Amino acid sequence: MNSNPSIDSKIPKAVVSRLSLYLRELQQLAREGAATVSSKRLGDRLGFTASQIRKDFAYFGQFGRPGIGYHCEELVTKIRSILGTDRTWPVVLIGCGNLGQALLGYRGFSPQGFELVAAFDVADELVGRQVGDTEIMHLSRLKEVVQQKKVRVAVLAVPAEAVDAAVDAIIQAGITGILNFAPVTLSLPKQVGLVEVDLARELEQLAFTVLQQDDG
Amino acid sequence: MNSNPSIDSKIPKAVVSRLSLYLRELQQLAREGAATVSSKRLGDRLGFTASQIRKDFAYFGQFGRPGIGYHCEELVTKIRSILGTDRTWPVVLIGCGNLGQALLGYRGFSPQGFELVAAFDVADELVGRQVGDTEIMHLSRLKEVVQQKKVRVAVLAVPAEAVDAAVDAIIQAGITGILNFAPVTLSLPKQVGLVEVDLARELEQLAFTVLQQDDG
DNA sequence: TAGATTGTTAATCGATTAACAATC
DNA sequence: TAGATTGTTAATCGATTAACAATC
Repeated sequence: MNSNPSIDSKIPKAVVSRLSLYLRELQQLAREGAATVSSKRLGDRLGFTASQIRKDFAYFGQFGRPGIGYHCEELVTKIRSILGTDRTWPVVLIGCGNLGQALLGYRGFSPQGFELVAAFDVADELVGRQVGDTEIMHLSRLKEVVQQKKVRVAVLAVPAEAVDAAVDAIIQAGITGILNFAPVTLSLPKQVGLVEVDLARELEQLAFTVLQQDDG
Repeated sequence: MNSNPSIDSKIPKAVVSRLSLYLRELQQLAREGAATVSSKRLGDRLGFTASQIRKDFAYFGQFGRPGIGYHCEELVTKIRSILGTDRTWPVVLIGCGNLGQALLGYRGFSPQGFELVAAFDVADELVGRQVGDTEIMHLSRLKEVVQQKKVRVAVLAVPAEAVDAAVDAIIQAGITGILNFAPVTLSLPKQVGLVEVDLARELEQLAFTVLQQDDG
């Protein structure tokens, strides 16, 4: 139906979330020297059915060859282009408390092409301080920096009570995507994308799982 | 059907994951002075339907009163008891590199009752070092510490190539739940619970979302 | 050619939403 | 009592799996 082989209009969220997993495993397979892989083998390694993998890939076009399978490198390139990780993303950090400073020290962002270009806070005792090779700036300078460095993505790591002010500044600055670590329900204009990471919530899930293990 | 008001045998994973959200919002409502809340109001605040909320709560018994709604404090207590966050969980950290040290510095675990009691690594240059108020120990001492402090939960923050050795040690030590930050597919004996946090994956999801915003 | 494996349609499964009698 | 809201069953929706003709 869609003659243009690029992105199909409506990809289920569940599919996109599996794409990252496929990418990781295909890169691993390529490193192991595999030129191609079947949906069966990829599925076995990830714990998915072969059907699901073929269905997911079919959203993006026809990549496999019957009798052969999928070419690993080709698929890696394709998935990276779909996800947008084939380019560099300048990122700003909002909130330099405990978690924020932890994230500043964490260098796991760069491999995916995300580069922390500036960090912001409102606390007098933090503004001006140097953390790693980033200087903490006052939040009032956000818009200026975002425009100058063409930043589209913000990592939000402020405490719950600072969320509203931070979100206002983020929207004013023209940011279009937020990775939110703050444990609150954000309401955003629909043109701003949102991905949530809630460590407290993950820990709660784990506690529940362990209780089930031990007495369930 | 289940006369025992405790946990029903099979709760869908999706329901458990929403429980954390309900908990957070109910605590907020309680702070705002609300004695009770209806499924409609709670749903509006979280972006869920009233039906879904009533269905979810029904897994755990009958809590609401027709015409009145749910008692906030009572439900908070109940959810915390279901999730297991009404007690203290001693936790060990495995892997004290970039991310591990970031997590050591992060004090957001304790509010949920999780207490980091020890940290482990295998690198000579890390073992013996003090980070915050935790001393890094060699991984070979894991079992001893786990047994002595009755630890059931481990946070795994090692690089991909160190995962196998770490998982072996974790299982040997008798740990029953892992919060995994390592970007690999773990295969664990089924008596060990697993919750995954993959920051690279979250960033990929965000990149995709932003691309869709801007050109979709 | 025979065997393997795709892309896709149909069947199944599970989760969400709507509806409504019961009840505070 | 009348209005609000629950708990639960039935209807709907979406996502996963199975099946199979097409094709390398």
